[in-house]
Amino acid sequence: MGKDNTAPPGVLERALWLMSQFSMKRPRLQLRELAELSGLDKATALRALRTLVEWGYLERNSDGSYSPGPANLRMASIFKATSNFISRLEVPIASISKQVKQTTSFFVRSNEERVCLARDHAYQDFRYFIEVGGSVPLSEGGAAAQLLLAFTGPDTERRAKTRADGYYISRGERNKHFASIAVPLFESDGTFLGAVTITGLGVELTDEDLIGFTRIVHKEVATAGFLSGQAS
Amino acid sequence: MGKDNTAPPGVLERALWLMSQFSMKRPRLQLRELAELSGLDKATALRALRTLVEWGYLERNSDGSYSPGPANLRMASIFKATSNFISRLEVPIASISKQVKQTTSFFVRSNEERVCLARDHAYQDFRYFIEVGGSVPLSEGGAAAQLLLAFTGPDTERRAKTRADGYYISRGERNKHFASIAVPLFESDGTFLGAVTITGLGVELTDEDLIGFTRIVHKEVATAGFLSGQAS
DNA sequence: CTCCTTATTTTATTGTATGAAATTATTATC
DNA sequence: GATAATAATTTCATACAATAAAATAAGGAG
Repeated sequence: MGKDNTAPPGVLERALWLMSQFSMKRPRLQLRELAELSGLDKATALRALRTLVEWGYLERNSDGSYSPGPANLRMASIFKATSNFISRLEVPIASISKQVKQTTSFFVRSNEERVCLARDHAYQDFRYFIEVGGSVPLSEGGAAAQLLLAFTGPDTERRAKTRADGYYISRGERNKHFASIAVPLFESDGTFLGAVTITGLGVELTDEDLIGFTRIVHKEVATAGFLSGQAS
Repeated sequence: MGKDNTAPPGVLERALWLMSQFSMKRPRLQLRELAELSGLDKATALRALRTLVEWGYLERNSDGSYSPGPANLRMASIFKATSNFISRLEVPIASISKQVKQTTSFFVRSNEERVCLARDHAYQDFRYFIEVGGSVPLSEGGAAAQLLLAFTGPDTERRAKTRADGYYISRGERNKHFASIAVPLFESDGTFLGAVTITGLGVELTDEDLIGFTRIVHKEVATAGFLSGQAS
């Protein structure tokens, strides 16, 4: 579970690598930490950080530490406005969540994290879930992470099975009390997009319940022109 | 007016320069356009775009064009969670907006754009305004843009006056029917942060009304430990 | 004031970024 | 279906920007 300390070559990749060191849990990092985490030389990191700050992708805090800057908001805003799937998925996600009476989300992989692009909390209002835009390292597991890895990670026997099943069920993997099922979502041409995940209280949901939900997912995403289930 | 076609040196800056070509109005750009807009060689742009896509900051659309990617959402989400001013400003902004019965916003400069970091629509619900995260080129003017330029741009006589006044009023500058006043916001140590802007219908608001609002702004932002008004 | 940590600058050296040209893919036109 | 036209991608010798080690400066703690 150790961080991969091998920095990529080239300034650009190194700068993005530096950005990837920030997370909800570590939103503020100082030069020393960034250099350590990334495995980059202090001077090298400093130069990249400076330009990132200059362009607003990071900002320098009064205590000298760095954290994400407002330029990300600008880009995220454009992303939300253009991303074909965010808009196309909103209706199906809401509809699924209403029918299964559980929280439904959509995750994509962004490097070593899963990012939540859409979510409908159904009638429940757990403050437990991460919000749209929130991200969690894939290494922390959970149904969505396993499914994303099955389709985008190096192949293993288990992952082949997940792809063949067309779903992945997790119980208490990330949180003791919850159970989730993750189903792959494909563009109509078969390209893999991400994971649709339904999450609820473990005690209320049997595996059969969860597997039953997949039919609803298939049906609803189809209305927006997506495919889900087994890889073609 | 005309785009500054001069690309900066260095891969990182050039990549960020490419990112800055995207906007709400031009959310999808193809290689050719990006190369033209940025003044970069096609091959050079292509290399940068590839790594940006690889890291999720851009994505490639089915038609081959590029647009902002999900990684921006991840970073924006961390930004929102840590940005000291977003959380500290929420209460004052809401309170101002309630008292003046007009839409109140907070903008920062991010390169050649102004980005909206907070906004309260008061009781009105104009769909007219850009939303939080939305951005507009500074060149398009408006009270917020003029104020941001007065504090962060090259000095002119007019901008010196704006700084001395501690506000900038615009009427119909960006939209015929609206009038706005922008007031600078400073950290308690005097560092400039951005522009607090109050906007309403021009016919309903005299300059005296707008200037009167500044007292309310001063008072409210002070409760959160900020300064506003003339530069110290 | 002194010691320790972290940030920044400097510089000779290394290595990656560059862009013009050639190639391939894609799309439009006849 | 062939041809032209536009856009995307690859190649490669050269130039220029990135590198990292060391030295210096700045900031805190005791």
